[in-house]
Amino acid sequence: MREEVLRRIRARDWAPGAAIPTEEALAGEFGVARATVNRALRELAEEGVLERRRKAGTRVALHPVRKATLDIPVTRLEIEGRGQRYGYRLLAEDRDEPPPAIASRLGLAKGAALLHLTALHLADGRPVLLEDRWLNPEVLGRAAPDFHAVSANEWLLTHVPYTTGDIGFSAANASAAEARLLEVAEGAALFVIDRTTWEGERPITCVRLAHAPGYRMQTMV
Amino acid sequence: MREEVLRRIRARDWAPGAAIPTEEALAGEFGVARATVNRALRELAEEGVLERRRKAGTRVALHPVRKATLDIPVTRLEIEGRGQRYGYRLLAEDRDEPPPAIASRLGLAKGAALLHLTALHLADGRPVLLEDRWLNPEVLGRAAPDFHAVSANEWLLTHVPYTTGDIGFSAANASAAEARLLEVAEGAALFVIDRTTWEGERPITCVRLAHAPGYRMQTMV
DNA sequence: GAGTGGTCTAGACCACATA
DNA sequence: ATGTGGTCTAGACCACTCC
Repeated sequence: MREEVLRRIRARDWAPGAAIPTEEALAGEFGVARATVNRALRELAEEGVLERRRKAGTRVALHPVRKATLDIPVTRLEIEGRGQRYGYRLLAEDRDEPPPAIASRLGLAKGAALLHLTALHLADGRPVLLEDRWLNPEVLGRAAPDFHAVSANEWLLTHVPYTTGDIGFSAANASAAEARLLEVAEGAALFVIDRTTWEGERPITCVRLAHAPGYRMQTMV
Repeated sequence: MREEVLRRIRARDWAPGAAIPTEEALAGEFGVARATVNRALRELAEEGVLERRRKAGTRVALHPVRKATLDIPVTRLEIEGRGQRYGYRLLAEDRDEPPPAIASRLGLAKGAALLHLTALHLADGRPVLLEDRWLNPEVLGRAAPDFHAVSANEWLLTHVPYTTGDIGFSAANASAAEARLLEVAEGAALFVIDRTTWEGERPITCVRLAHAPGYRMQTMV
C-alpha cells in the first residue's frame, strides 16, 4: 500500500501537485479496507509527501517540507553509545537572577531567582559539551538532588518526565571563556542547542548546550 | 485518551520504567475500542514516551530519546516565509570528478564525473546560504535545466520527487573563500547542513549548505 | 448540500517474545 | 504455550470545506 503509493509518485503516475484517488477508490482498487488506506495516506501526509484536506481530497505535495526526525538522546548515553567513557563535572551552582532574555523566554517575572548550573560533559576525559542551565527551583521539591553526582538532564528526565518545549539549533563562535573550558581555540565554531521546557504552564528549565567542534547531528530522511 | 495517558505519566501514577496496563485493560477502563487505545499508545511510542514490546507489554520510557521533528523547507520558501525577498545566483557550473569523500558517500566508482554546482542564496539582497552541490548527471535526462534560472533544490523536488537519504547538521568556521562569498569574517561560525540523497539505489546528489551566522533551526518538542 | 478525510467500534487473525 | 502488541476488516458517524 504505502510502497505502491510511493512507487506511483516516483514513477510520476501521480505528479507533484496532482490529486490522487479518494480513500474509498484506493481501497477498492487495492482490495483492502478504507481504514488501511487511511493509515497509509495519513502517515505519508505526516511525513510531508502528501497534502490532505477534507472535501478537497489528497494531492502529492508540490513543495514537500521534508520532515527529519532527530533523536535527542541523553548526553551520557550518546557518549557511551559511541563506546567512549563518559565524564561529568559540575563547574558552578548558584542561585541568581537570570538575564532578561532567559526570564522572558521562560515567562518569568523580573526579579525571580533561578538555580544556575554550569557543567562540562567529557568523552574519554576530553571536554565535548558545555552546559549552561537555568532551572526553576520549584521543581526540585524537598529532595534537592546533588548536581555534582547526577547531571541535571538525567535528574529531570526521571523526576519531571515528559515536558513540552522548544529546541533550537545554531552555530556560534566560542567565546574566550567557552574556549578555555572546552579546550579549543577562541572563535572555534560550536554547535549550539538551546532548549526551553515547560511542564504544562510551569517553566522548568532553559539550557544552552555548546558542543565542541567535531559534533554532528545526523538522521535519515 | 492520549492526554489522560500523559497526565498519568506526569502525575507519576505511572513512573518512568514501570509497565502500564495492556491495551485490552485500558480499552475496558476508558470504554473505547482497543484500536483506539492502540493508536494512542503507538503514537506515544513513536514519540519516544513509551516503549512497547510484544508479550512484554508497554512501559513508560526510562531514558526517553526525545524525537524532534524538523521541517526542512525549500530555501526560497523559507526566506519568503520570513517576508524577505529571495535571490539566487549560480556561481559556477562544471563537470568534474568529485573528491573521494563525495564519491564514496554516493557509492560511485572512482573516476565518474558529476555535475558540480556552486550557488548563493540571498535574502533581501544579502547572502545567507552558500550551496556546494554534486549532482548525478543521469538524473537530468534530455531536458537539462538551466540552473541559472532555477535552483537545483527546486528542480530536483519536482523532477525527482521523494528521494531518501541522510542529513547531517554541524558547525564550521568559514574558510577564506566562504567568508568572501557570504560577506562575513573569516572564521565566522557557519551552520552547515550536509545532505546526500538517493532515489532507490540510484545516487542523486550530495550537497553542503553553509548558512551565514544568525541562522537558527527551531522546532517544538 | 455534498463529498471528502478523520475517527471511531467490534471483531478477527497474526507475529513475536517471553516464560 | 501463552499473552502481548501489530495489523487488518467492515461498517458507521462525524467534521470540515468546498461548491
